[in-house]
Amino acid sequence: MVLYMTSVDPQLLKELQGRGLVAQTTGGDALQEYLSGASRTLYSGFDPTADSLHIGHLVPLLALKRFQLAGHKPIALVGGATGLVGDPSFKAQERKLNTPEVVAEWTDRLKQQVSRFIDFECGSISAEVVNNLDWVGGMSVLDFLRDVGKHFSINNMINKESVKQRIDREGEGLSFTEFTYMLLQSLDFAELYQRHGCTLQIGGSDQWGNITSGIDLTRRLHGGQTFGLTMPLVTKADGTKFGKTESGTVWLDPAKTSPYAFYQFWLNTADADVYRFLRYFTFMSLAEIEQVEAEDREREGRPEAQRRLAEEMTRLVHGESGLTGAERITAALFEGDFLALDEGDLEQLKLDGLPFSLLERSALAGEPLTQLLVDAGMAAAGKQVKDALGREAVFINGSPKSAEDNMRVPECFAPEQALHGRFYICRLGKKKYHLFEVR
RNA sequence: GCAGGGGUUCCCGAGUGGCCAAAGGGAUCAGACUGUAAAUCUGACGCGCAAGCUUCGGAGGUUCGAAUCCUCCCCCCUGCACCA
Repeated sequence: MVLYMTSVDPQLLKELQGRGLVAQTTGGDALQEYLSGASRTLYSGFDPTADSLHIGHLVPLLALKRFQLAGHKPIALVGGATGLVGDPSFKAQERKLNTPEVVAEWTDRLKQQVSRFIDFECGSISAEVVNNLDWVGGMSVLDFLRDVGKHFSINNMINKESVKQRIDREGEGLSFTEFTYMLLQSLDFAELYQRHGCTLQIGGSDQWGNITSGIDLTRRLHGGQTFGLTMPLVTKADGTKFGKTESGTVWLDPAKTSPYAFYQFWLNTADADVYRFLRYFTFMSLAEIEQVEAEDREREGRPEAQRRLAEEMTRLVHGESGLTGAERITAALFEGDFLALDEGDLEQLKLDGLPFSLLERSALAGEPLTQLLVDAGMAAAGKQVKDALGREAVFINGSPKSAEDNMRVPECFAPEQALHGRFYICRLGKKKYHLFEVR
């Protein structure tokens, strides 16, 4: 019997702290004791504010996995209800509401995404995915106001740091709708406590206020003791926002951010951030990360850490095949001579997710190169391409193009210049590549 | 509803009749230097290859000429009132 008892890793909390993943906890030492005592159930919420999660969601998502690996049962809550309302925490302004249909669709997609990261087939600690619309959707306003609202003090709520700036700030307001968000999230915790015996909520540090109020509500409604743990929001040393590139958010959905782009994102991590990110995001042991760091210090020049980070993260999110593809493209473009690639290689790069466009030769004449590259997504505006042309920063199959070539697109894509009769690799600047096929 | 304040290009924020496609900062892109870093310097940064076109909450109006003045409307903020 005892053989099948799930054993928990008593070092979990220490490990998380060592990784810098703990911002705040409730209960102090009691939490450490609680987590090492037995297998517990915990949850983290993800609101459907888009049709995919992005890398900002990885910290709590992977934390669920870390807890599961340590012997606890994770629940991923997808906010079909809370997504309809919008969390005001630390948001500078009121957000526009999405329609119920849209939110419902996004909820389904997030459910699927989230499911890839946690294990559903491991006995008593198998993960679950729940939707808070299941219990909020059918609740009447009056029940909500009497049973939930009654336990909240406005005096208390308006003093929460998370909404303070919205209340204090000139020019921005806070609607009742968003103000109510905290009650919904608190109710989630209380419900999960009752339904699943969930006693710990984790989230980003912006969720502290929502989590603690959920703990209060659970105690008031059900008399249960629960805990909260928040993780730091990922910041960058240079102060710019984490998770954005020029083309926008880095999504987990390969259809929105290709594994190659995803790989490149991590590869471009600043030195000042990279070891911290290895600890935040990967499952490499702390000892191993330290070793990488030590070796990088010894070696002159380029650190190995970024490559490791990119490798680990791409494998984690896009699997072994996604990683292989990303590495193939990277090697072809940045390390090798892509002019020497054979036809099969080029076809493979296309499949691997190298940005690609198919052009008709007959349509080339008369169109400026600027327009062509903007359409291909290589630049946001023609001006940028023009600027690059003026600096000899645009290359097609290795040959530099100048401002005079702008209106000579057919010559730029001359048949005799093509690789294997139809391929052209265009480079803009040092990092942006695009594969064109002209037929 | 009343009174007062306000809505400027991705963000912050100057600009109160021509010199404004609109200062400055941030973000972003490109170049140099590098390691597909950082820092720094340089250039770009409404759209357009260009001629040119379109902007300053919206619609009208005054004027040779408006982001700037007038009218109406919409939205936000602050206070008061309303909450029988």
